[in-house]
Amino acid sequence: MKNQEIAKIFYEIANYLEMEEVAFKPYAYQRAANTLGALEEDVEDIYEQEGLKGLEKIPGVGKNIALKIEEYIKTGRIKDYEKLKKRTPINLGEIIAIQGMGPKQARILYQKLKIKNLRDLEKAAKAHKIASLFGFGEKTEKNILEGIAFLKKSKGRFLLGEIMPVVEEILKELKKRNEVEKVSVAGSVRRMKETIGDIDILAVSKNSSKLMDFFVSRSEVVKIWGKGATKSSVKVKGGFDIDLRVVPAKSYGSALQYFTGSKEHNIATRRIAISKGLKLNEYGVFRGSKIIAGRTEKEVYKAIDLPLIPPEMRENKGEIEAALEGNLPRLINYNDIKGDLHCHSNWNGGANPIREMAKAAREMGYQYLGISDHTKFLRIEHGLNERQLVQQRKEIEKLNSKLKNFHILHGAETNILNDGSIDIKDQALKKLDYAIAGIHSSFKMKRGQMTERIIKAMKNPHIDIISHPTGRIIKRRDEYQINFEKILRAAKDLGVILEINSHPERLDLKDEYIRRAKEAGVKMIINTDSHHKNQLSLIKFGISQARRGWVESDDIINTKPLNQLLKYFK
DNA sequence: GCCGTTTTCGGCCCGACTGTTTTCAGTCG
Repeated sequence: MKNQEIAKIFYEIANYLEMEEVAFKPYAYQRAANTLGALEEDVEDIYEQEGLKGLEKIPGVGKNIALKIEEYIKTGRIKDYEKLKKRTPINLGEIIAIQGMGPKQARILYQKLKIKNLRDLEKAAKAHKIASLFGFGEKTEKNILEGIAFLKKSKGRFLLGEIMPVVEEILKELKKRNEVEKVSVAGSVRRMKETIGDIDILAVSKNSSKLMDFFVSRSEVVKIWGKGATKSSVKVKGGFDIDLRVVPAKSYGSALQYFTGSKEHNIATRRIAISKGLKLNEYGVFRGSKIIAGRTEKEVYKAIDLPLIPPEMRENKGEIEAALEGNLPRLINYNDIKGDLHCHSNWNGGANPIREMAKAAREMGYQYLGISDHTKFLRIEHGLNERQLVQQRKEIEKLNSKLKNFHILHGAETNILNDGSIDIKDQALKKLDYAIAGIHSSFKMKRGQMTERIIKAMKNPHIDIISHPTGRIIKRRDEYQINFEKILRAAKDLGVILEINSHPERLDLKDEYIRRAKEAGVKMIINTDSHHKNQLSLIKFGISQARRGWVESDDIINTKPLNQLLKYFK
């Protein structure tokens, strides 16, 4: 599917155009990129079936952009985009990835200091050449250096959410092939880590050379790092590497265990094997030279007297000890969620009417859906005021009167203002089925002040849930400064639920905090923060994060049926 | 460059915040 590739180019075109101060076109390209990125159908299919006319039916795509999509499908490139890059030969995406840097500043830096990329930028900032530029200053220079340091931390890693569609696609293709007997993803993808370095795939095959031929000749492959009978390695268009390993069936389980990792977990399991006079490696569990296990992972763990440990827990952070003591948690399952309570409709920033969101939720097998649109402080998202909330309630009641075995709940994602108050009056909050509160402004408060701000919001007698409690955006924005222990105590005392936001860029709470929340006896909820009905499926990333935080079904309130769920709300 | 319609061209989201100015440009959400 080329949708994402084209969307990415359109975003970049928008940035270059913005840099050249072209009016309105950047907005048009951004809009086209947005819809393309969220499109269910493959643009290539649309083009094949209906040609340019079909492409023009996509919202935000007109004659010109349709032509560019056609050009990319036919030639794999877009000439206008290349012209833009040639005119200002800088790595714009890299520079504006720094928080606070935009296309306009990037252009000035190029014109005045010939800065083309992060390396140039870092050098110039360190030599204090930036602070003296007109429009720049000391703080900007400091921000640049901090931003670069932050980017370096997450460099070369990709979001699980960007990687997963690629993994699912390639697994599907491989499973279809006759020469493939078994195939699975391994590595950090299988452990569902929030960011991923590269993709490891493991297969059993009767004809590995045929399989490897296919693997390296797929259309997404841009570079072949290596190709052999048991291992091939390629780089694909998304910019990440995929390794495919072929192992014998008798070693499939041990290879899967070995390549899933983590390295720390493997060191611990091998140590246990040694203590039992055994040897564990990717080929199996051995007593002397005799193989005693290897075909399945379960068999491998059993051979060293351990139960099968879920991949999401394999970090050597206590799971081995828990397994030895028979205390492994029974992790929440991927089909335990009964409804999503953080969803936006087209009453504000969302894409779909409530009716369509509910339909999509129902098709997922949910029993309920909560609509929680932004409230008035967030003008940019057309946040709702008290009066609009009343109107929205009427619509929801009307829809509910027609629904059987499904219920739409009326909530709101209110804003925690700087002083900890809520941007919606208590009178209006009281009428909602539940109320979420979240921070959407002034992220850079001091630790103590920020903690108090959130705790004050939790004390509001109508607030039930705190959304994305730490505010981080993975690879882009650090979490805000809070005393998490204090927040946990307040949540426990006040009966406030903390959200595990499933959006791949947020995954907030993160795994470590989830575990601490569970230990503190704080209840959580897994939501998607969907702004489009397609995003409801992102719930799997929230669940995997919860599993990485050792969470059981009982810790999560939206695993409960409706009547029990409601008991958690004030 | 797209859209919608007043069907041929005007409008396109806009306020808060920051850091830099000395009244505002750029960025963010």
